Amino acid sequence: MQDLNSGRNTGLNLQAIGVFCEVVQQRSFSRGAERVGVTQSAASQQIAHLEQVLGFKLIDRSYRPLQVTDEGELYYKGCLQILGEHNRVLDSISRKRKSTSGQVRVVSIYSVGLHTLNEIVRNYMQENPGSTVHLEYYHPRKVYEAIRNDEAEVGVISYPRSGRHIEVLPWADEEMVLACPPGHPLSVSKSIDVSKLAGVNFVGFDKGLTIRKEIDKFFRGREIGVNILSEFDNIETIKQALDISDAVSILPRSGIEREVERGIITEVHLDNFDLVRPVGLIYRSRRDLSATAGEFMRFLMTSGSARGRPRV
Amino acid sequence: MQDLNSGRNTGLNLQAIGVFCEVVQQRSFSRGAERVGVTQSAASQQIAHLEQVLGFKLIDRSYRPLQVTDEGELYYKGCLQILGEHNRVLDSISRKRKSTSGQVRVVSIYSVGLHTLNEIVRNYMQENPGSTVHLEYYHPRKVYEAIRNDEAEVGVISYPRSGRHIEVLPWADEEMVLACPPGHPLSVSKSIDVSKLAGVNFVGFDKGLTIRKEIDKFFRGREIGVNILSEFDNIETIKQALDISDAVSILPRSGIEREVERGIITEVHLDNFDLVRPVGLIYRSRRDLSATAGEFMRFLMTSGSARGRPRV
DNA sequence: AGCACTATATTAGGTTATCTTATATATACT
DNA sequence: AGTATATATAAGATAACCTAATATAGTGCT
Repeated sequence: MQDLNSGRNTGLNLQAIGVFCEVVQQRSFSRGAERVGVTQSAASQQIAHLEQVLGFKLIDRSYRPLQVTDEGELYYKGCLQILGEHNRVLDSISRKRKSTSGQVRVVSIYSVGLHTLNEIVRNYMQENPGSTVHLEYYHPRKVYEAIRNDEAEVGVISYPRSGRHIEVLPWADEEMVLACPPGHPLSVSKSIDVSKLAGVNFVGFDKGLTIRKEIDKFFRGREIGVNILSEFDNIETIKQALDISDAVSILPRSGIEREVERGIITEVHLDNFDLVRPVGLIYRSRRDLSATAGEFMRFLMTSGSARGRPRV
Repeated sequence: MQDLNSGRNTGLNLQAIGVFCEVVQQRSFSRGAERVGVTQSAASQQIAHLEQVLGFKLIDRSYRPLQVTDEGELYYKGCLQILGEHNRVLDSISRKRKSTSGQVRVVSIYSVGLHTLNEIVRNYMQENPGSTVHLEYYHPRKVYEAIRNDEAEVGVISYPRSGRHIEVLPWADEEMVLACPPGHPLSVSKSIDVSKLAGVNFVGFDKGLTIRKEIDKFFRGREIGVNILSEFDNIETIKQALDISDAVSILPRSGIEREVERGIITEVHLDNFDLVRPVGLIYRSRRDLSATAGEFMRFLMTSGSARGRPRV
């Protein structure tokens, strides 16, 4: 069965090339070998093999000290280039790894991010001056994509789904409340029963979003019908739409905190409404997270407890 | 005895790097492996080994088609450079070998070269239009040096000595004749006996040259004393000195042909003088002569027969 | 979710490469 | 020539590496 293994790797390896270069520099097999940390014998064999593969003599051994042939000289110069290039590449890679090791790239959906994440990031960066956090806000689909494509280490998303390459860490369940423009009939009391929403003008999330599906399902279960005026894919726009169309919406409580404080939106608690919006962190499975990324995720988990209902 | 062999070559070899590049290009282990002519298994192992040695993942196998990591991408680019450089070097070497393969560099001592070699070289180049012959004239010591240092393939030298790195091919034995300026007393007859030289004014070769030693030895043996006026290391100068100092010399016959024709020097045969000047070709032992160099040497050997007494 | 299809990893067995040590040979120096 | 040093070669052991066969993992489809 000699045939089957005949294509054996008889190739040039970088160590052999390194030995050759060292031998050329030292003008000596023994010294060159020693410097590279092999025996003289090994060096002799390596270079002999090199010559055999290349098809020409590199070194004329019939001189002391040895004499490098013309071909050997040319090859030597080329090998220096090659080894240098290789080191340069390894260097640039390790430098890149080092430089990015203090970074976390975080992508979040609009609705979570805008309200809380900025602050958390600020706190984190104050506590860890060596680390930097990049934070960007995307459409949910884009968030998954960014994680899958390694454009970010951590994703923050509602109704997180684990997938083939994506792991989920539940973060918080956000309370959902009724958001009304000031002066809206429903905003007179601090809390009302969900059933009161029947027939009301409503601004909702886009049909494609899970949060919308969940709310729809809830309404269907209670046989409550609302009059959906318009649909948007992010909270910011919905909040503005409330004012304009004199409609209400169901939004995560933390998402309207600032507007409530300023009196732009009135928050009404919904009795018998047990829907929450689960928010989770997603990250690529099997990816060796940088130290900073791991730390930031731990930080997020503890900070998360402060808002909504902690999950883990 | 695991320790002793622990420094085993576990280095990167160019084939593995080639496999990696091909796999990256094809975005597939199987296709990449096939293109390089190994099994998919081998490619898988090669790249795994590469990653282990380098210390970072090159390829994310949890995607179909596979995804090259950031590090892998960088490394890939570097490897392309490296492989390209290596090919370029091999290319330039083989081109150089090819371009010089049609060349012979010949070095000769003055005394032989000036008279005959130029013509031989001209003939050779006419017969072999593809080949070029570089011809240079040096001091004997320099001729050996040039051959030893690979600055020339063929050396033409009198009294050739083989040495550690030098092989000899006897070429011709040159007849030695008495050279007189026209009108010199000894030039009246076509030939005279050597003994007639006793006490004559003589221009000789430098003491360091073998030809001088040989002539001295001959004279000592016959108890002939000549009056040496001056010494030179080459025939041309001796020829001029004859005229100036009205002295005679013993020179290779072929070295004064032209001057005899022109009547500048008179040639007298020496009876009972059996000294010849052996001329040989020298070349580096163990050096794989180019085809042209070999051919030219064969050409020289046959041309050599035309002059003096052929030796081989 | 499960199934079929394909791609990659792993295992096992056998061959080759390549290391080491010990020894022989070649080169240089005096 | 003789000695000292440098390189090649030999022999033996082991790691490396390949192939073939098999297991496992990923994708896309119903």
